[in-house]
Amino acid sequence: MLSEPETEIFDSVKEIFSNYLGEHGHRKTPERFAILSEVYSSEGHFDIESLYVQMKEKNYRVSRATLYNTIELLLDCKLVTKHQFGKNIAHFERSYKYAQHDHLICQDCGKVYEFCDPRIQNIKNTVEGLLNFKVTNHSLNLYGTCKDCHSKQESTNQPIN
Amino acid sequence: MLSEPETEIFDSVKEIFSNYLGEHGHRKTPERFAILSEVYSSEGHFDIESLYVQMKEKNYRVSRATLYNTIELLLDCKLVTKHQFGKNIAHFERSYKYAQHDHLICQDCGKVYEFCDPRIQNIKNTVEGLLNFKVTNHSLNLYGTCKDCHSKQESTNQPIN
DNA sequence: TTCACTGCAAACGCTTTGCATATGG
DNA sequence: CCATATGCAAAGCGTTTGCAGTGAA
Repeated sequence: MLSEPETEIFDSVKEIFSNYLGEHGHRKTPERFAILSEVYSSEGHFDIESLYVQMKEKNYRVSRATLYNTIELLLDCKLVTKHQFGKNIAHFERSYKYAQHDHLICQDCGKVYEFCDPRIQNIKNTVEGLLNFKVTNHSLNLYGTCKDCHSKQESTNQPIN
Repeated sequence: MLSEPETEIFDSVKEIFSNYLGEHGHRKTPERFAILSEVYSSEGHFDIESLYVQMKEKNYRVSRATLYNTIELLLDCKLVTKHQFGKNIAHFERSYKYAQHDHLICQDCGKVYEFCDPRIQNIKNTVEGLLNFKVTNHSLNLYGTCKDCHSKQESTNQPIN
């Protein structure tokens, strides 16, 4: 069962998506809203394949093609953001009412952490002025070893992965 | 013909690579040095396919498998860095005596610009302390519209790409 | 001599595309 | 109605792997 704020959020994103589809002449199909719902049913990162499996397990009849297509729409209306964490696989994340943040990727266990630092905004502003470049978005990933893997390495020296 | 500083640089990286191979029990094959030479023959970004084509055009007998294998070694000994600019294709860049920098990617024309900002180091330091995470490297990409495309859009509103 | 390295081609995994069918407007 | 969206399967494309032959040590 969804908690109150979650329902509230879902109502909002549904409306945003609905408006977006209307304004851009896209059809409001049940599949698109089912995918939006699935994306907003949990908080973490996901990739297309896991979303596909997740929906199949719930007996949704959905195809990968539609997932890719719909994610593209969700990216366009800013309800989802896309990340590449160094591998050739796209990761996605719901972004409505989710504070702007960046990522720490542990190269031993693959876990992804989040952090915020206002100084990134200063960097963007400086670069915009300096190079006359209009910055629309950014991606900052820090790679290294998280505290869990750091302590494990001290005893076993075995990467987990 | 190579200019003086270029030759100097190539002598240095050849030695670094040679030492690295020796210390790690890897063989010093002519292919590996040919690839290193090719990588250090120009300054910009490249991907595996263009490196392959470039070497084929010079009548090197080289395979993609060896390119991937050798790039892995060059990454390991820090003579090359790897980037993902939002697409599912890896970009590489020689990194010896090349100042640490980050990238601006124009989403209209695909051009990649470079910039430096010392504040990124401060962010890394803060996050390391805050989350007890050992940061080994980072990737900061700013996406947007470069000045060339910005002015072109004003007249034609046509993305180039 | 030996075994890591090579080239080649096939396999792999994520993503895109083609096409017949279904359906929102 | 019919243009857009869908599911499915095949194709694309960057990357990885398997294997027989090669050559560095």
